[in-house]
Amino acid sequence: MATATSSPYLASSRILSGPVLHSDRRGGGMQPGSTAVTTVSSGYRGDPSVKMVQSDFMQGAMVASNGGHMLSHAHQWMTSLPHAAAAAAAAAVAAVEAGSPWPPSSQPQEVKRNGGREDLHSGSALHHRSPHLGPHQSHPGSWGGTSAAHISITEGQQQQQQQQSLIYSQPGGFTVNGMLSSHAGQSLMHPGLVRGESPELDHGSQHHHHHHHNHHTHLHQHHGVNHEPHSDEDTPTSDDLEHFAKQFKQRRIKLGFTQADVGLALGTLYGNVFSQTTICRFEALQLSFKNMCKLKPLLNKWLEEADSTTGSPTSIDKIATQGRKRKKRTSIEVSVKGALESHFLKCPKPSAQEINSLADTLQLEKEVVRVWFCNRRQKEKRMTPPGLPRTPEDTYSQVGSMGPDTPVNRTL
DNA sequence: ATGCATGAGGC
DNA sequence: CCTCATGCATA
Repeated sequence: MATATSSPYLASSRILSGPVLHSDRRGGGMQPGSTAVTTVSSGYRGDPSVKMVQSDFMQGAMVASNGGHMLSHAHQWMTSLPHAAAAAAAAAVAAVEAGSPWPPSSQPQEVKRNGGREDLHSGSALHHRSPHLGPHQSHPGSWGGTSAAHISITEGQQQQQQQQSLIYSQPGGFTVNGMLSSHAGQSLMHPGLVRGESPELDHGSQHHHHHHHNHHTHLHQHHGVNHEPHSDEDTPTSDDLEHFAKQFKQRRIKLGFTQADVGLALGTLYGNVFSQTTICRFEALQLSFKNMCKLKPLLNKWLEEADSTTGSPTSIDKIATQGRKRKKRTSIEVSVKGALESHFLKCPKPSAQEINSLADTLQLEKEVVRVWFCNRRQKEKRMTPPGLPRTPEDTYSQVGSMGPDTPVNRTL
């Protein structure tokens, strides 16, 4: 590749500076012989010796990321029952309340925005559909169970909740450009991987005991204010989210929009742009409960718009996405990943010291290791259970105006 | 669709 | 340094 990366770190504030200097964070430079291959050797750190040498440290443990048999088996997320999807809808409400990763009616999730309307509709800003059709992409995202599960977040969790990321209203910079960036055509799916993990984060205790079969049969009665299960007003339940996500995807596809299109449209409509990644994760329910709740109203609005404005010409704008150059994605070898996973099972929250050791052993930058753990923990908190055996059927219940040959393609 | 990364907000 | 929300780059 042409390493035209002259400026490794393009900070909006330092683009002017000729010499690009990147302050090394911990001074812990990487040594030649890292197991991780930083795709680019432009010089994120100083010496990106791209070489993958010996990587035989302790990874012998388990290289199986999925077929593995992690001891602790899951429990969380849901116990999918072979029931018709629609069936459980009702029961779910109660069930879910019993115990779900994300409290359907607890947790101070402030999905609320300002009381007024922050979404200034610049006229009817909607985007036009993509010039092509044939979007087929799907994923086993269904976390299938309507019957809930109970996950015991048995931790003294010092979980701090914070909510940031508010709406950054765009100063009406509307650049009318037609989006025709839809591309569709990915045909890569990983087989249904079934892996169990132990979400029992016992930050501190090394021994993990997985005995989480506590059925919290406590029902949280909602205050006098009743909330419709399908109102965008109140906090949706996990089931609502699941259903919505499913529907959303279905509609989106039917309308011929790609996930990226939606993300952009949201930006033009509300000033909040989202990437394909986020839309994807939303559809796959791979976001935190809170995050899902926050996005639902927005996506719902888009749906309405897209629906009503069926094929109306519109302008979409692209906000200036000033970019900061990223450190090239480090690709960690499978063996190393295995080793990391092993450690993660033992200790999800290693101390700085531990991280250092690991980094040293695996010959990875400390930062990389640290980040790996952070990401790992986040993953653990997501909704979508890792590779849930989704039922081929039930994936889509309502097909609106589709012919017999419903192009409902999932899994591809 | 996902892996690694960045950053804001908190302790 | 962590958590959380997000996304570029990738496989």
